[in-house]
Amino acid sequence: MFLSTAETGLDAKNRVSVPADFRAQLSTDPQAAIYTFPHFHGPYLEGGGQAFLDRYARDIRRLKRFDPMRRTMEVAVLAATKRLDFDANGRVTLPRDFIEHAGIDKRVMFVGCGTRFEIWSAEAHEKRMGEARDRAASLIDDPEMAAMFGGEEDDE
Amino acid sequence: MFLSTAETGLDAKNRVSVPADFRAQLSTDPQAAIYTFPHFHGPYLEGGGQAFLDRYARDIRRLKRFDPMRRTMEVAVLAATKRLDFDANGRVTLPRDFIEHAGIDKRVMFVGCGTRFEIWSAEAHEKRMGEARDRAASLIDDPEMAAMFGGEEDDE
DNA sequence: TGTATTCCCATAATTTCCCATGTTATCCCA
DNA sequence: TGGGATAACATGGGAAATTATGGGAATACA
Repeated sequence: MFLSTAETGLDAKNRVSVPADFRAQLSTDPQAAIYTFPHFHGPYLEGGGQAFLDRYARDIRRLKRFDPMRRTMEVAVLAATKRLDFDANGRVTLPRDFIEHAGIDKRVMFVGCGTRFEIWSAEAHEKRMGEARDRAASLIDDPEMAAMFGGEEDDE
Repeated sequence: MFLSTAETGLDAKNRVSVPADFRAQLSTDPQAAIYTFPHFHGPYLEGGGQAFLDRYARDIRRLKRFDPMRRTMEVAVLAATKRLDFDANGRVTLPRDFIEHAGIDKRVMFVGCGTRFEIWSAEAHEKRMGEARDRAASLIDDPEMAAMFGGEEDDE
């Protein structure tokens, strides 16, 4: 599982070190690589290992061959996804358009989200992180919401 | 699996370089070639390796011999398909009518769609890519669609 | 014999590979 | 528990290999 958040730097050749504990998650993959695409929902990249890609590919393959939805997802996901191979030091090279989509300058954030991870420009991530905290804080003050999230007793 | 999108240029002799990672997918094919046809659904070419062609051929063979649909697909797909052989540098020559069908001027896009790929004029592709993204983004907000795409629990 | 296609080589740009180095984290022993 | 040794990690840059592309010569075709 991809956990935690780590910052690494983009160098002059557009390389970033993938955090070591993320790499460790991928050790059983046939390819020493990550699959990544510029997400259609916001200025960040989404990525993961073989399992991550397979999950998308499987969901797409379930749709009929000429289903318009299938076409849409093929273009929005598969056509956008690139396999980024690790070099000997555990780095990958980010394509120029990926960097632009995520608005990355120098500082890159790897954000673990369980089955997948996100890659953000550090600045954008900090902003977004702060907002999520604020929202979470105000949700707790709403009794209805609080009941919904962690309402029953904690289990031992 | 064909992934990602790459741009190459059409030269004065109507040749295009097939992206190296696409060629790598075809390395086990008996022929160093791609099978391509002008798609009946829009201004682009559809193509792939041996497996891609076989899939179409099999679907057609499953139809009854005098099924009108079979006749139609035989002409629209099999008769339209050409085998394009690689030259020593991994290029293929696009037939003139293929170029016209796809409205290609100079810039050519190879679009990986998993089991197959599409060839577009860069201009047309950019337009269509943007539209697909927008659709995909709005799909996330649609509960019915969201259920289909990653609705159930993630499998571990 | 003119036109178009295929084969071959040259070159420029990009990407990959490899080694060096500073920095941080971990381990071990006093 | 402190501190030094060791290993793991992140980063920088040069060299080599791969890739994309342009054009000439040889071959096939009408």
